[in-house]
Amino acid sequence: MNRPSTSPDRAGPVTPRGQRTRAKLLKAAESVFGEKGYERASIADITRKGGVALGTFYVYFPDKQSIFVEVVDELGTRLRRLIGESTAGCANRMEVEREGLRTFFQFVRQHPNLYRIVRQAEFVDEACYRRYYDRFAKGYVRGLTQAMDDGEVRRMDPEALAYCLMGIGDFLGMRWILWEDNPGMERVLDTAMNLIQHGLDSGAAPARNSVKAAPASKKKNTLRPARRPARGARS
Amino acid sequence: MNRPSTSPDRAGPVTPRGQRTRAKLLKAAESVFGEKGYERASIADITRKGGVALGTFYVYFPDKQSIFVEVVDELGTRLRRLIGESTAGCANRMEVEREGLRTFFQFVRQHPNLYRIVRQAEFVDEACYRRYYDRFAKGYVRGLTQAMDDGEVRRMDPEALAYCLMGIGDFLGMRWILWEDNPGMERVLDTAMNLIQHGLDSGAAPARNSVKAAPASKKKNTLRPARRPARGARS
Amino acid sequence: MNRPSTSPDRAGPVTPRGQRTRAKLLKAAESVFGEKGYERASIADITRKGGVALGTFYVYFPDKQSIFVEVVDELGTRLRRLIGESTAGCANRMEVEREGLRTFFQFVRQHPNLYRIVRQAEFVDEACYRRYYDRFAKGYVRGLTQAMDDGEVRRMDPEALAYCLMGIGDFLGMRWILWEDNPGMERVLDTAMNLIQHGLDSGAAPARNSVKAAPASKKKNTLRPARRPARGARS
Amino acid sequence: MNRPSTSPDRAGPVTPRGQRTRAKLLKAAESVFGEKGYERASIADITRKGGVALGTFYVYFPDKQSIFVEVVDELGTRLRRLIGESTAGCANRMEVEREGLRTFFQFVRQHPNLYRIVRQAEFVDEACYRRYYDRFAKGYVRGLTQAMDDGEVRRMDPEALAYCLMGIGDFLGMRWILWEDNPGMERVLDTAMNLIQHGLDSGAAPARNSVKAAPASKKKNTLRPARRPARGARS
DNA sequence: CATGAATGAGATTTCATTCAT
DNA sequence: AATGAATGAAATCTCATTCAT
Repeated sequence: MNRPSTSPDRAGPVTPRGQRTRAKLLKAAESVFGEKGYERASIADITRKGGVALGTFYVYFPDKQSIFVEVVDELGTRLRRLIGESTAGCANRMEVEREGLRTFFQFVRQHPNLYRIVRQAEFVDEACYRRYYDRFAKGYVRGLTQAMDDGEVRRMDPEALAYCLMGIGDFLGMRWILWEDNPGMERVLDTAMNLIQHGLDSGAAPARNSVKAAPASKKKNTLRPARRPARGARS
Repeated sequence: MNRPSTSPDRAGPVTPRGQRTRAKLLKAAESVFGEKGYERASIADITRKGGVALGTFYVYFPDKQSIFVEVVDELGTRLRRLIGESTAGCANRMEVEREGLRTFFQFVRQHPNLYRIVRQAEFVDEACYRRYYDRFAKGYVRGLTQAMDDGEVRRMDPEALAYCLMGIGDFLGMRWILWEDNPGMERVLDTAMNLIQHGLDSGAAPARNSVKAAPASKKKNTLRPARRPARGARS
Repeated sequence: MNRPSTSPDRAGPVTPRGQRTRAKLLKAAESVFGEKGYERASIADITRKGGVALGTFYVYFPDKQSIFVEVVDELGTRLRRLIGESTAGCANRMEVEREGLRTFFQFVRQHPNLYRIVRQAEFVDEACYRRYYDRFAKGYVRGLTQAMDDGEVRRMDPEALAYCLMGIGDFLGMRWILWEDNPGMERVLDTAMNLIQHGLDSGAAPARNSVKAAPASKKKNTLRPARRPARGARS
Repeated sequence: MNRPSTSPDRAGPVTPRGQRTRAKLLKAAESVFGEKGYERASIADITRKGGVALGTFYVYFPDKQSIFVEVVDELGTRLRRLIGESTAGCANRMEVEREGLRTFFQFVRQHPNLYRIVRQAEFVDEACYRRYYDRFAKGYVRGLTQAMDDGEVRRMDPEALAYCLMGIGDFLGMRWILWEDNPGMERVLDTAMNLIQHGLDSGAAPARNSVKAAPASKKKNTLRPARRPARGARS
């Protein structure tokens, strides 16, 4: 049912005009897939919204699945980059978590299509679907492992933890942004962070750079952001 | 796009023969929807698998959406009942959490279609989709509120907590049962419980195992504290 | 490009109504394929001419190729049967040849689609195409071998001879029936028989039952017609 | 359905570069038409194989049909020329026949596309299709008439004979070269010549190798060509 | 000459649903 | 209750051809 999901049409368009058309299609596809779902979205919907002729679609993508996969991959990349940037300056893991969640929620608010698109991926191209989460998980694992090494987070299976944290973010975003976007979100985020903080915190050593104005633990504080800015990034 | 999702045709067949046919269709539908997804599943697929003629379908269901909604509702009901039963005898909230997760994972293992079906609901009948999680959440809220009242769990927004816990279960089940079912699951469950326990535990009073403030029931009660090295974690 | 050409939809229609519809489609297909050629003929053309809805086609045939193959096979069978019948009573091989040619020409005159259909088969389903000629060849080989055994025809490779004779018939039919159907056909047939007769005739023994009132060669003469009435049949 | 098939754009490219491009397209077209058939072959296939851009096609040919017709005409011309050359030195009609067949078979072996292309012509441009055979027939008629005049071949309708002989060649080539190219071909050719020889031979006079009943002059070969080089030519 | 993007008509195929039996 | 034939709207995909550069 699922093709191996290769990138479509090696070597995209050559002329700038072609580049533009392709981009128009991708943008249109994102919104159409989000609104109608993969199956109910037709190529005609996409080209109509993109303002090009039906046949033009096939100049750039071999089929509906291809453009969908590309949309998903691109969404994931964008989101991961965003979270990476927003957490780059965080002083400790808990801040990374909170900031990451916050950025994620904001992204969802701006892209309500995200959920509908990603969830459809499960049925369109399983590999693409897994890839989406796997890449996030990799970022988490990296960051969490580091935090464990630093003694900031208790030793646990980092990948399991990653999926727990993704699950939390995912479900909260669904319930409080998609279903009922309201200002109460802040309280929900607090609850989540309360859970996460207690759930992760090693409680042993005062985390350097901790919220409680831990004495600037030299290097880590100053070096890490520079050396490993994407430490908390989920990409 | 989605119909209001009223309970369909609640008259139901009268004769036992009719009952049987209807059940055959529901069972077939569950597996077909799980395997091919809602859109790609055809009524013909369902009747074929059910061993009845195409036209027979419309004797029992007014349309494709109806049977799907019924399948989802029924799956949810079954799962909730199962979890309810399996956690009925638990001594405290943490045990409920662990037992609930375990039961859920087992159910997923036995019904790999669960995810694919429930996730499709988002696109077929949004109300049905929310209902599925809402009902779970209600149960959680009830239990968590009780546990907070008992001082067993820190005070937090119980609904937010509910969605966090569902998210954790959902993502772990997806990753370690759907994607890669293996014996390592036990370790994952431990990690999750580690997170949850520290995340929820009030750390204050020894949890009593019954609403009725039952006296510390030996092992369970007495053991946990010992196993809680981070008991003094910053709150 | 070519599928193995299996018969479509095992177990055709059950009801007589279905039988009729299927037959209507086959008949329509024969004429449409003949008129427009396989590629230019559309399913819609066929159903339109058959007087049924477009979708009905797919109740009986999985695709265009299937119905085409069935048309070809059926045409071949009909023609072979006809030739078999018309040559059943022939007194000797030469008569069989002449009678066979005559019947073939007449068939072509009544089914000008034959050529266009069979020739298309080469591109639609090679196996079906070969099968068409192979079956004819088998009949020829049987008859010619017998005639050689009888001493009526010189010893030669019977299959090669079969294809020579088919080629002669095919090309004459094309040139003098398809391209320019005229009464001069009789003269052409004479020329062909002149060639064939001299080309085959053993010249040695007077063929039994020969045109020249050869003396009744006992058994063969009397028995064969009775025992093997389809001796000259090409099926 | 078919256009009158006029020779297309007989201006032709002027620059040598253009000449080359045009030739590349024709060559590519021959193989593409042969492999995929006219309808399934796309202009893009042709330009791709030819190594030029899609638009370039329309610089040299007004449409798909034109290039196809040109391919067919060119194939016919090449083949006729080849046969003409190979039979130029033949001592008598039978030798011409044998040599012609042999050359034809060899050509088919080297151009397995020939059949597929020529047969498609029937559906693309009927005139072109007939022209292909008519031109061959003309050559035959000339040669056969001469042979009849010479008393070498019995008096028969020469055009009918021509089509018989073409049919023989066509079917043998199809069966023993296209379908199953094997060394047994020689035996098949013998059978065919056996048939043809007896079928044509006047049986009266020993065929003299020259029109003028010249006494068996060994090298007649060398003379005749000069005088009537196209005698055996089918063009 | 050459290019490659753009077009849109048209073909095949699927399938939920209806209906007569 | 059950059947299975019939329907036709809709979707995907192809491709000859045009056109601006």
